[in-house]
Amino acid sequence: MKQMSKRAEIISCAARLFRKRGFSATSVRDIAREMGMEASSLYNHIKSKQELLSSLLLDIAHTFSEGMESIETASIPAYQKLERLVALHVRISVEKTDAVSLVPSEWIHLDTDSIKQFLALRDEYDKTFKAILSACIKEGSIKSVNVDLAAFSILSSLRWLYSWYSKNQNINIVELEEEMKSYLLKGLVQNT
Amino acid sequence: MKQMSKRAEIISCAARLFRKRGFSATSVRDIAREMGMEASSLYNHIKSKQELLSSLLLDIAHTFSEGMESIETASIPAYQKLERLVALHVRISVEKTDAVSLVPSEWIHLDTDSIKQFLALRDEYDKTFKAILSACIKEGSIKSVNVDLAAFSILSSLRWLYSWYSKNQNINIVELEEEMKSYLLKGLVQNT
DNA sequence: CATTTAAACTAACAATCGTTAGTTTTGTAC
DNA sequence: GTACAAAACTAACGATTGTTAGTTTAAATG
Repeated sequence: MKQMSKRAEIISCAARLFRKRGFSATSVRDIAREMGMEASSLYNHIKSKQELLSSLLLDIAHTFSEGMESIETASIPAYQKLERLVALHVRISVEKTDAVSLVPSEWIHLDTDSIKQFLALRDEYDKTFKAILSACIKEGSIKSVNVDLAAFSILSSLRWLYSWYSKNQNINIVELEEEMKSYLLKGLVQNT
Repeated sequence: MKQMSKRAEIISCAARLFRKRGFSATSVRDIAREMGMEASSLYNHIKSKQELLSSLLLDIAHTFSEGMESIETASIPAYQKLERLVALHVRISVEKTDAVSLVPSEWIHLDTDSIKQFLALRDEYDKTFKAILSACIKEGSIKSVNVDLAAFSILSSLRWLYSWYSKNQNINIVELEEEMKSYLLKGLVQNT
């Protein structure tokens, strides 16, 4: 929290409030109060309330995309890519909890331009995820499943992980990773 | 949609709009326009905008709770209860898609009283879910996992299922059930 | 037809919204 | 100390918010 530009402070403050009350129910005056200044003073540092949201969501989307790209291009078996993806979500969820919390629902409040950029990044991410799943099937490391639905199911769990972490910050991160890999990939039933 | 009281029509109309734009970004005038009447006319049928949300969320929460109770009290192995829970989520997600979509995020906009009721139902649901998972471990049908995290992971997937269904309404419901059971319970990896 | 009730309407309210304009204060460089 | 820029302030704008009051229309009952 130290050595943070005032603009960055405002953005991270907005993230916290957007998460707590939602974008639409958070007023510029709410953010200003939390920052200890008048609402109009915020505009010396930001362009608009919309910009706060798009900055947060596009930044976190790029973070995920970059992580995905470095995994995708690695020279490792596809199944190991799946494991690294779980680790990626755990790491980002822990490091940028507030911003991650906005991903599932708050993107609908982006303006037209930002929504296009955001969904483009998200679609690309999903597409690559499915490609990795398909590669796993091809290499024989996972069952021959409905790739679309399996990807959706796994990503649903991973995208909500931030909320689990918020209530259980005492958990060991490596342990969290290992257990998520176990549930999502290996399943629950006993291997007889 | 036929034989629906005007009040019920308004509530289901509100559900659609709340889902599309979020509760806070949906105005009473938006709902009125969709209903083909003036905003003030709505108040002949409803008490407040808040009531629309709490009615939707408490109703869907009760639907889940009732389903859970009938599963919990059934005289069947715990593992079969898990399978029935997946089926329950699939069925409700298909039948009440709009209302289900409000469950993950929009409950934060409930008033103090409703929020207490909603979270009480939700907590009870989670608790029973975990108890069934524990019973599965005891009967030896699943691995000895971290029950809290496993329950969280599975429920995350199930709670987002409505969104998959919305984009893939052509899918066979029984098939959807079977595949979700497969991913969530049996996992992806090949059993060697 | 007359009466009553339910449900629509118009008009307006106080509050709050995001944002802008114009001014004053604060901090830095010469 | 003067000059300049950054960042705070006060005040206000037009628009929109949920809701209420009072009135008119429509439908149902006798």
